[in-house]
Amino acid sequence: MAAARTIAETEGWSAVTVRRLAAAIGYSQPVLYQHFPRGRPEIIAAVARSGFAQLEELVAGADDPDALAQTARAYLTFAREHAGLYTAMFEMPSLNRFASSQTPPELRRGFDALVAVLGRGPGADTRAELFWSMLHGVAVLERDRRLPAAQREERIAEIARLFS
Amino acid sequence: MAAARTIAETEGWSAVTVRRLAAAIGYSQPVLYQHFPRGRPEIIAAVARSGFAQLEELVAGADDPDALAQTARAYLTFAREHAGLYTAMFEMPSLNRFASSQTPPELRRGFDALVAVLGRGPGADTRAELFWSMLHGVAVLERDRRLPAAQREERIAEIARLFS
DNA sequence: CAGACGAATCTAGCATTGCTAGGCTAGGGG
DNA sequence: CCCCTAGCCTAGCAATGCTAGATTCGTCTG
Repeated sequence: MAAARTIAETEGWSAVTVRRLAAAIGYSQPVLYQHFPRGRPEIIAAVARSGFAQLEELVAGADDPDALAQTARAYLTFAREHAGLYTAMFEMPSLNRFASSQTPPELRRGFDALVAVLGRGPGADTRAELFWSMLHGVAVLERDRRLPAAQREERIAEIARLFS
Repeated sequence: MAAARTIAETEGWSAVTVRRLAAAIGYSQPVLYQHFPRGRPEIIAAVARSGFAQLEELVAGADDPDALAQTARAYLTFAREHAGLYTAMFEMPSLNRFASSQTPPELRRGFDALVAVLGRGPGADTRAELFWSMLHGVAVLERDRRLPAAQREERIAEIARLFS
């Protein structure tokens, strides 16, 4: 998993081949299939889950006066500095299933942390979902240079204003 | 391009192989490489561009009293009903480059249409960017069942409220 | 202590992928 | 009548994900 993360971060997921991984860890390919019987997709899914766990810690760690801006900044920085990992979490055909009984707990806890930041009250869940959607949208559009990098802080401030 | 769209919409982009496309149009593979010298990625990029053009029309066509909700609903419906196309536009390693001198005009015009919906004034560009980011985030999180489908209309109303 | 067993690993190969080199055929110009 | 170009195809290459079968080695049994 560490090897997959490293290669994906530097050369993209298309460079994460089973042969490459096997060479990186000093074993032959079949060994990978004993630890991950479903093959490459399962490896990617495992990396994605570790990413959700890491992101959850990050989001949960923001309890400031202006928690909204703090959280938004942390989220976007995470997505930018771990672009390959973030891709695996949100944009790879993955084995991770959501809204199902088999949804791994890592995937739920991150959202719960967001709800906590936004506070309770009526419609709090919808607002938390939209806050998350906003952050995700900004993260990927910034990555693809569809949003100008210069106004990053301005965007964060506006997001906090919208949701405050 | 039509064949690629059809196959992608029904079986996903991984089923869109060059051999499959060649068979679908009744020609051999090399013919495809004469029309799209860069191969499969160029075909996907072309499909994506046509998607941007289609999305632009849709967004530009909303001039109601509550244009915000109207636009949001149109955008999300488009993303849902053309999931394969939307994937090509936003989540495929593509040849389309943004924020560059070679950015195809289709990619810019859609954003301009969004700006028009949100109105002018100071900070209008940032607000339009965030509106777009919000819609994109909701679109992909809904697709992955990370957001409950039942509250779709509730979400749209809340988005319109946030940006009004 | 000999032999059997099971876990761990490897070599070698399959089918499929994107892509390309080279050859074939038809139709118009010298 | 010959040649050239445009258009197309057959055949093949390297790389991919994955797997069947063989090999090695330590441990447990009789």
